[in-house]
Amino acid sequence: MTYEDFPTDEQTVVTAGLPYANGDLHIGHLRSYVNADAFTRGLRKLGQDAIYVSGSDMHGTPIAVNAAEEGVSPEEFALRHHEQYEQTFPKFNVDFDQYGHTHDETNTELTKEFVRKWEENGHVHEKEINVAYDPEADQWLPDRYVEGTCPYCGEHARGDECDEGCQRHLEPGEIEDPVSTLTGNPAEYRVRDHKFLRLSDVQEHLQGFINRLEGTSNAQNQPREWIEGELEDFCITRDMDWGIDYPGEGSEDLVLYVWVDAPIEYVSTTKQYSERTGDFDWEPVWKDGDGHIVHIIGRDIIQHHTVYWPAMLEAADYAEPRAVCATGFVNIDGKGLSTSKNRAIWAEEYLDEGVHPDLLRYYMATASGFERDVNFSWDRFAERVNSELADVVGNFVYRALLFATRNFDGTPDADVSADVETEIADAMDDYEDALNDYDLKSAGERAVALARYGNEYIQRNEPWKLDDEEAAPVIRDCVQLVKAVAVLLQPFVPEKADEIWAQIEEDNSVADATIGDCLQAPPAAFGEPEELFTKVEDERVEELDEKLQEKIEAASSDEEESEDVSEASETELEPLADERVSFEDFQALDLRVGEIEAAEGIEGADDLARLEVDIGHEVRQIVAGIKQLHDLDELPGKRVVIVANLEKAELFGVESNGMILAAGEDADLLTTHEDSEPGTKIK
RNA sequence: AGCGGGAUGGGAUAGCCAGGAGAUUCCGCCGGGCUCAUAACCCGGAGAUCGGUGGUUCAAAUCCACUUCCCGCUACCA
Repeated sequence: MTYEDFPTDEQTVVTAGLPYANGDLHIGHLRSYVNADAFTRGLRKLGQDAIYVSGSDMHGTPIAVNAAEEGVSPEEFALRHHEQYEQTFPKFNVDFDQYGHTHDETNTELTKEFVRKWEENGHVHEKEINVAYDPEADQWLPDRYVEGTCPYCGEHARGDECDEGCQRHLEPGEIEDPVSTLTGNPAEYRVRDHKFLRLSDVQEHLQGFINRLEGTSNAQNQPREWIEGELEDFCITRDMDWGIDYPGEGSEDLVLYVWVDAPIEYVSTTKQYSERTGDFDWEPVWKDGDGHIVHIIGRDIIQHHTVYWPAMLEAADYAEPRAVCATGFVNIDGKGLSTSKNRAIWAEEYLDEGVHPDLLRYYMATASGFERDVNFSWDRFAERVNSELADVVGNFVYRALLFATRNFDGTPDADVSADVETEIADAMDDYEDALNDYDLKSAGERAVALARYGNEYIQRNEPWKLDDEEAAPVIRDCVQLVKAVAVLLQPFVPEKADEIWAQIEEDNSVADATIGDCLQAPPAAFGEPEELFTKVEDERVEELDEKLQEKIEAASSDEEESEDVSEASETELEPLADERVSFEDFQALDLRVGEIEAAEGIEGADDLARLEVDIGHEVRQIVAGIKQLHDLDELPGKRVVIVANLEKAELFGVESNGMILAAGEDADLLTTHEDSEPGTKIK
């Protein structure tokens, strides 16, 4: 494309999406951080000067809400998670060159600088908007402090996002029928001045940017719809205490929206790294475009990194990212990961099981394409790491080095054959190409393929049948292959690569080796190796899987129990309506006895079922929200009461022609006492 | 229905953007070899008309149109 291939002479900063300091890390998070870490290490293997930075995302409404629930300050709450993240990442060999958090001084100052620059450049304007206000709590209600109805699709939604319906980002003031989440009372809208970044100012830039952007195709395609269309202004302030104060007069009671200061942390950590080490220039990279910026994120925050963030950068005269790589999600046993249902493997849990972190790293980087969802099951995990890492890599390294030490006390004195040299050189080329395509799977598998070649090679030459003089060149080749495998595999399994490096008694760190070292001679003398990988045995897999299933079941029964409790306490009867209707009004309802003939769930809907109901004159199709509440197979034959003249509606694309009457939250279906025929009028 | 993603030998996965030889690799299966090595490794074999239909093309898993089916979207989950 428009960019020079890696390695380049300029410096590169790789970032991972900021973890939100609001909960524990699980393997879903780990996928991003491991991949970004491996990618950075991979770039270094090519000889690229690259650093890897990220930080904890400390601000925002959810943290304020959750901290309040716990009765601690938001800062204390967020810092606690931040510290936990800092401790956890190294355990997975995720080594940030700099890891900060958005509440520190560097980020606070730099964020204010961004805003001042936007103002200077004339991209900020003030606009009166409606902000939800809780009169009882005497408080503004930003984002998730308010819930209501989505103006676009009519679903129940949170203040900042239509989470249950159309998934749109909602600007303040958009949500209808606002209700305070603090008190449960209806909120009122009050007019309030807020600051907006005018995205339309940089629309043209964004349109060019998206065409220059490298990375995964989902990141390149998903935002097109927005960027090509009319860009709405981005509200950058909130009525809250927790956050970075808006710099400027008359706005002291406003803080910046969390998505303003969060991505700026990428710059802040780069700056901190530069200042701490003195061997990186953050300004040329971030301000002048004299360098490369690669963002690695989860696919849920593509919009922020391909629309808002590049707009923020451009509006402040900063450089644009070279690439955005968005990973797919991680599924557990084929189903979506869910923290609330405890369908998750937590980082701590994995470590407690004593399975080597490098195994997870390899699996996460190579189990599927970067932007594809990856399915995690212990079964699949074990199959892959056992056969590829233990059987192919581990076995080759061990047999080759053992042979070398037993017969030659190290690397035999011989030249590397042309065949092996070519094979290694090919692997180096493929590896470089893969990384330039942001294709970690190919890069990782290429390293394993080299070990597989080693197994073929040793098998084909059968050095055990040769005398030492004849075997020497063969083993020389094998040791070279071992060294090359260690170098190429290091970004994926850094600790294990260290072990190989130690086994062949190399002096320098394998982390500092580049792919060029694949063809450099290994030390002449080294001692007997040890087995590199321990397999995850079948019994262990069963055990791990059982634990996981039990955990998920326990969580779902807990949930049911707690739901039961909450429902029990809510069984207060609704108050009787005061207003009376006339007999005529009542007569306007055409109520009929019906008999259900067929019932089936509507695909894609959680609660809706499609019913066919015989009402004497005809069979009606009626949609009812009872999928969860009744066994659909048992409904045919049941007699029900329906409203026959209700206006038609379309739900999930299915027409509903009438309404089934049911009592209460459990949808207890109304029926007749005797056996009136279908179609009988009810009066 | 909307948004996003998918459909490739028994299972899993690559290739699709930049159409072209035998469609990749892993697991499993069948047969053989080796015994230096973690019951591992190596060789050979069976097994896919690449969801369907139509189109473009000398040529389509790959491009276009239509279509069927599947998955995620009650969580702050990357």
